[in-house]
Amino acid sequence: MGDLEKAARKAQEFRQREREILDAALALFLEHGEDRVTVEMIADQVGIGKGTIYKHFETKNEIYLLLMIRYEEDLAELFRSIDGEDDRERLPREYFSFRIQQPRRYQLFDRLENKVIKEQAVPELVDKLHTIRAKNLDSLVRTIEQGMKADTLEPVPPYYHIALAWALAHGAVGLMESPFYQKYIDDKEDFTDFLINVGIRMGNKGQRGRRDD
Amino acid sequence: MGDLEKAARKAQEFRQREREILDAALALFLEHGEDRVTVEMIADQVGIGKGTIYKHFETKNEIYLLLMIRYEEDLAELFRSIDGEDDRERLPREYFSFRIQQPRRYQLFDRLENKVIKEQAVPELVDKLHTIRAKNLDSLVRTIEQGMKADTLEPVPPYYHIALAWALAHGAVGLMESPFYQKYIDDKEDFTDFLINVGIRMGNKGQRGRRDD
Amino acid sequence: MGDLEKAARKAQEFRQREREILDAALALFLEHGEDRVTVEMIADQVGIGKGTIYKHFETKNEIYLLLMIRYEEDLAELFRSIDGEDDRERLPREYFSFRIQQPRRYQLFDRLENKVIKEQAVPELVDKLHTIRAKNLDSLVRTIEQGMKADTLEPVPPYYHIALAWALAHGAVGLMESPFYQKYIDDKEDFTDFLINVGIRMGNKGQRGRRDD
Amino acid sequence: MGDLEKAARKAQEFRQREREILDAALALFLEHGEDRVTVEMIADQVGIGKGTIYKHFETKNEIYLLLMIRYEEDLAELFRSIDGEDDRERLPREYFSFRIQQPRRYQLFDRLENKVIKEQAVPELVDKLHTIRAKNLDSLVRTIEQGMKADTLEPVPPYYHIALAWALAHGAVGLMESPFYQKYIDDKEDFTDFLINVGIRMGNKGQRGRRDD
DNA sequence: TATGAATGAGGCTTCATTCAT
DNA sequence: AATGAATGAAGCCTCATTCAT
Repeated sequence: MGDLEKAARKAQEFRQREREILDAALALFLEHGEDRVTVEMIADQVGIGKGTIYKHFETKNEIYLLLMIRYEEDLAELFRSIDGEDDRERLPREYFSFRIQQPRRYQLFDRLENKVIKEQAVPELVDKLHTIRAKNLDSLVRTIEQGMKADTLEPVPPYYHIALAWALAHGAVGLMESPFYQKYIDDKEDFTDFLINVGIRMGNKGQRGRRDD
Repeated sequence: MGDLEKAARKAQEFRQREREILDAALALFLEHGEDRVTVEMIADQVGIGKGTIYKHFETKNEIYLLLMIRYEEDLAELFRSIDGEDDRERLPREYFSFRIQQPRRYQLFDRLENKVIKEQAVPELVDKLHTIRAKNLDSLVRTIEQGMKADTLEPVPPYYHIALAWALAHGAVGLMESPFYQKYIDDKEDFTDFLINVGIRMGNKGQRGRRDD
Repeated sequence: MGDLEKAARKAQEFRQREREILDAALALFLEHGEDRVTVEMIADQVGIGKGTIYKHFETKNEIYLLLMIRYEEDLAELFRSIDGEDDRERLPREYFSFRIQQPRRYQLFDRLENKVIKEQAVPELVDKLHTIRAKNLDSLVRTIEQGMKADTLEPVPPYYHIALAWALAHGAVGLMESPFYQKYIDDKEDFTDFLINVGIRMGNKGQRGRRDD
Repeated sequence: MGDLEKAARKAQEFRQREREILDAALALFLEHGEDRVTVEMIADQVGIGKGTIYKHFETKNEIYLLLMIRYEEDLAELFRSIDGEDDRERLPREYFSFRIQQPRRYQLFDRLENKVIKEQAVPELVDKLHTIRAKNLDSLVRTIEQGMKADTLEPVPPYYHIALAWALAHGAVGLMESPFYQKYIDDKEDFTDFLINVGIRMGNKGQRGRRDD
């Protein structure tokens, strides 16, 4: 095996390790809350030394941000895969589903974002995150504008629709994770279904939000 | 002045100080995030010593919970003041407005609740909080059931409607506070109005969620 | 009632309160250990305010010392009441019994003395304590010297005998309070009896320490 | 040097540091009393940072217990080294000497044990301590039982003899450390000798406790 | 590159003592 | 004299980050 090959493999392994760390961190953050998870716990989970983590990431905050970026990139990937389809409802539906599917994860990211911005930490990565997100948003905006041209959506600024959906999604997540309200929801699946339907058609002209029709 | 009177005044002042501490704590939590606010900062803000705080509250967690309870009691007060009115839409509207009006506060409480429950701290107060909240919920449920009898609401379990509204409110809050999405909303007031309307009529039969009609 | 009488009664009540505080303090120290007992707890137990305690005693250390002095004075009282009797064994026996009877109390005082001396607190009271104790010791020494003249005790320095008895008493107390060794003693009374007998005759010439003869 | 060797050396050094911390802690506890010694003082004494202490021990209480266990293990070691010898008096004598030789240390441990048990701290280590001590006790019990078979000891339950010796040792320690009684003892060595002799023969049949015969 | 021991700033909490009423 | 609210020094412990090997 040549040196080049070796170096490539090494780089490969390094990337792989990075992914492992992020995966472990995410899992632990979700399970215990980011405040109760120490860098050492993450290292243990991956089976490496604490110092090694700092070979990959400068600070714990950077881990936070990379997780969030990864999430947003997955969303971008989803959008790319849908792009070009005819079904105009598909994109918002997928967006909505994606976000609502893993409530705790999104909730975590929301918390992290507020925290990281409050501390003004790692501004470059915050910028990167926002750039990706803006692109994703753009996809949505364009879809919505098409919907408005097709005269199926209320003629309000596009972001009203997005924001509405975002709000509902965000809220639905909060609801389903609320230790208190959880008790009141018997059939989670049915309720999720209900929410998604309302969410998607909420901004439609005419019979908005109607379910099962 | 009699001794009784004196004692009463002292008790009064003690209560007052308690309120001051909670107010200061809330203000600081909202401004810097609860993690960046130390007990000492709260004391400084009120202009008292660190130790004094602990004459009023056993732990920082207790401060968290008392703030949340206060909030929920304000809501209860609101419900009481409305009770007995004819306008069936009034209650949900007020609920929705109340929650959406002070986004950061609610968001803070949501974060705190998750944190406090995760740490299993001050369970008696958590119980108290949930009791009050359950009562508030009851008010809503009853109103909604009346709405369903009056055949203006979709015949799904009442909490579907509440949950929906909760979710939207929660989400709207998250949205309006999101450092990222904020940039996209030009006219906050108009948007809030839009959301509130959608929120209230979302679950209506027929022309749900329609605005200005 | 004249002013004098009133003043006298007041003084009387003041003394009484002082005694109450000391009693309460002792009880609490014995139950929870002096470190876990706050001045506030003592005040609550007596049913007075915390500040009042400081009208009677300058510091918590002073309370410690006054308790110890009271104890030593009780011992002096005991010696006085015996003085003049013929039975030469009576004094040591009473001394030994007195100390061994309330193990935890003595242990507490022992702990306190070390603590207070280490901190060099309230030296006047420490002196007072030692003066009283020296007097008590003197009573013992004289009794022992008489025993030696009567040729019933080993002719070693008198304090050897006292110290021996002290040591055994102290040790017996430690033993009976040791959470560990306690498990090994089935019949406490019988064992105490055994100890006391050994203690008294330990220094005798000839058949020393023999039991039941 | 191989990696294995390196790791071994590191582990070795880690152990060594642990010992250093315990030694420093013990020295400080003995000198100032455990309450006046802060974790930071221990760290300073060793010449390390405060946090490092917590890499080795979870709490200050754990340090207390490990010191006590170490002490008890030394005793066990002593017993092991004697085991099998013919001289039946050797074991109790060594036990007695061991305990009486370092009075302040034992006294410290006695205080610590009571404290730690009152706080119900680190129960696993308390158990471990008691297990070791029970084994040590067993050695003594067996020796004593042999003495009774040989008809040289009073036929009371074996633990009476142990307890007696324990009590005397404990008491002797308390005595020699008592800031008050200390003044009365001129020749410490002679007195210790006196005590040890009494201690060992105290329970003998016949001429018990006689010295130099 | 990987490691993990070491660091120390910083947080929460306790409680003896003071002092204005 | 009695009170108890207020104080703040001081202690224990956590953990992100550094750095020598």
